[in-house]
Amino acid sequence: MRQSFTASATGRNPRRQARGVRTRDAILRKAVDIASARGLEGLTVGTLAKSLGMSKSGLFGHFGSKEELQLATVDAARQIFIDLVIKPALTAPKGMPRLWRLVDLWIAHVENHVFSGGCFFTAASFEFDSRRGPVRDRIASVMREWMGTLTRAVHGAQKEGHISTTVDPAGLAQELQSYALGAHWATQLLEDRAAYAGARVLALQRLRSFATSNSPRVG
Amino acid sequence: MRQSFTASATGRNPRRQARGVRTRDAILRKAVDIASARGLEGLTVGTLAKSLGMSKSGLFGHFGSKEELQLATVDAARQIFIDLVIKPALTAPKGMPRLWRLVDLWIAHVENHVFSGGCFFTAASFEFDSRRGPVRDRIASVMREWMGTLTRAVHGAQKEGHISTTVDPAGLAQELQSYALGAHWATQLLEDRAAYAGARVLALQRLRSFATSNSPRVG
DNA sequence: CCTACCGATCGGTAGG
DNA sequence: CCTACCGATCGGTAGG
Repeated sequence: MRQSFTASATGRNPRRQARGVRTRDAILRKAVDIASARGLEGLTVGTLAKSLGMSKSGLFGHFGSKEELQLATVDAARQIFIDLVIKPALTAPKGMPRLWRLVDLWIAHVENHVFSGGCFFTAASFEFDSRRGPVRDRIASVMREWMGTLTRAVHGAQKEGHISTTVDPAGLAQELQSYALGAHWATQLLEDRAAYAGARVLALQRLRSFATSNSPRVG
Repeated sequence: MRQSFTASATGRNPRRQARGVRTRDAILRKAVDIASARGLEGLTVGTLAKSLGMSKSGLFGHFGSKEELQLATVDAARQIFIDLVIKPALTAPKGMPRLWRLVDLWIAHVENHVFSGGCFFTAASFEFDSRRGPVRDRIASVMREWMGTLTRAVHGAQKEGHISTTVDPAGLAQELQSYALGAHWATQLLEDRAAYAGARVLALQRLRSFATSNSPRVG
């Protein structure tokens, strides 16, 4: 039976396990960064190993296949997105402020160059949108999770009485997501320096146009 | 000096030249299709040659390098976009109808599966937005050309008195582009079957909200 | 975690 | 347009 270094490290030696996990985490942090710029196919075992000063096979042992490396990279990127966007947004008050925070932090984490290639999931989405298989399915699943979070935030703003109940939550979520995607595209490809600011203004205008008189002012 | 088959065919034999050009066109039509699904890096000389029943080097002679093949593929995709989106939209009356036709046909050409991977330029945009070099520059140039066309269409609708002069043309163009990008994303990755219809409804709502009482009704 | 491999494929070339 | 190559790199394995 195949045994990766990490898998065998789940045994009795906690110090060795800790080191294995730390190495794996370091590999994946680098992997997300490379994949954000070069794509999940452009992320090769050889270049990843060299950039970490490891041997190819030493790195390979943590994953067992290229596909498993890609899946682990998607999971690592998801965790970073949760830590940098979702969790901080949950500290904002329920309703309109929290919804706006989600959009604002989505844009901010790309703007602040958390990864050298911009947004990992935007790149991965368009790279795998015509493929089949577990990697595409994992990316789509994380993005459905994200759209669900955005949609629930719209619904939450309605429950707080901040947004008109005539608004379709999934529709507004898709609209907000489109502004962020469009701004990412215009910034990264066209080098339009006003695109993120423009997307924020547009999103705020739209949110305010749906706001009730009860809603706190955001932005 | 390097001489490609096509280059040498620019000589005195028109029949040979015609055949060379036809072969090249057939190669590029296939290349755009493959690149729309697998990316411009995933487009390899070997797979492209095999899918056309040619030898690698027979195909290679038309271009001289992978980069030249990629550049020619971008140019071929641009011509298809002009033929399927820009030219038909110019048959619509100036002003609001023509602006709406541009957005509608952009969405339609993806919806109608002109290419197996959806929109070539959307895929190419996100694949190359973190790279440098002539291929990225060519993609960005075509997309700036497209945004210029959209922006001029907004401006034209203002000149016809169909859209309020308080609207920023480049801003509205970016907004419309975002709806199309977002719909492409939701359709191709999330398999959201309502996304294109939703983008059309949203774009129409926004256009009507900026419309003067002079404007013909579109959609 | 390493060295030392494997077959397949990559972009590209020589020579016809 | 072809066959027959080239070195480099791909994902992956054997054995320690």
